[in-house]
Amino acid sequence: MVRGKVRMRRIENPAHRRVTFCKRREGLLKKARELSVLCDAEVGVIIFSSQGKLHELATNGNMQSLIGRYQSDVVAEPEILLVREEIGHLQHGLRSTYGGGAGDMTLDKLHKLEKGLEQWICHMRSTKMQIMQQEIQLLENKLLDLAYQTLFGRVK
Amino acid sequence: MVRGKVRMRRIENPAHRRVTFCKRREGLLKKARELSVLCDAEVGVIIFSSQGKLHELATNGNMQSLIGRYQSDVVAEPEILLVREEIGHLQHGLRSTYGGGAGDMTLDKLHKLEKGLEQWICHMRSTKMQIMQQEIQLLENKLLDLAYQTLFGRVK
DNA sequence: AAGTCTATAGTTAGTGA
DNA sequence: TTCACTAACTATAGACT
Repeated sequence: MVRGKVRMRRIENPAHRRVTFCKRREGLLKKARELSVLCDAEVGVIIFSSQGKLHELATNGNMQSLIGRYQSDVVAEPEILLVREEIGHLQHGLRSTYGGGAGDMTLDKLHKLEKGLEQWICHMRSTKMQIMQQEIQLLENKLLDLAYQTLFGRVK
Repeated sequence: MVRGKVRMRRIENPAHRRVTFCKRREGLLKKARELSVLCDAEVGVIIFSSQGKLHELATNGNMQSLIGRYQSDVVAEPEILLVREEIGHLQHGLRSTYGGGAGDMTLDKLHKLEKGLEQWICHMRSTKMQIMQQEIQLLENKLLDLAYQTLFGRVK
């Protein structure tokens, strides 16, 4: 951005690239903190350098809880649309049967709704389980590599 | 940052706060994309506005895989230090027993190591399961709230 | 590798439409 | 609300240490 504008493509010189990475990474994290403070937002930033090193910021101080909030928003959103549709159908059926609003639902109908919701929750559980199984596999591979290197390769 | 520098604290006027949020959010995401392209880095940004709306960027196009990579780095790191220590002890014991390097380990010793690693993997599994149970609980609460609102509250 | 300097590119707060 | 404008800031590339 200075003394000749920057072409927006990968910096080929590795030394230049590392220096720029350090400077811009700090700039990005600063901007993230400012956004959080000024606008009362919660911000999380995850950066993996080209060498694979992790840098992170969670403005609430806890990336895990931010990820949890993210997961419950994002993973849930398509599911929730479907559940909303499902509930709409239920509601419609009830209205045409009883001619009233949902206010006069019987305990029985509520139980049916509960069953429907339980099915969706099962579905979400298995989706999340799949994601987690993948993560656990990564972790296992990492550990086995580490054990192999430590025992048979060069000592760290 | 213009016409009188900004105090770095929460903007009280909600209209100003929203406008600044929009502008700075775009600025932040642009910087994140630039960092990724220029420095060949992988960057993820998660933003929750003060109204709770989610905005996100994953420079590889897949936040789930980025989070998976993050989890296997961060959640794994303290565990890996312990495993490394464990392996160190094993190795030390073997060396004093046989007077050799690790190169002459017997199949039996490898099996013992495997058992040790399996225990660590179990430990990590339960840790991750706990995190996931919390997420699922959030999801269930969200769904139940939605069902309640749709049936008994104002229609969305 | 990591810090300082500085001119200039880039960002944005306040304004008006 | 969401543009567009632009003055006045900030971020940073390149140079030097």
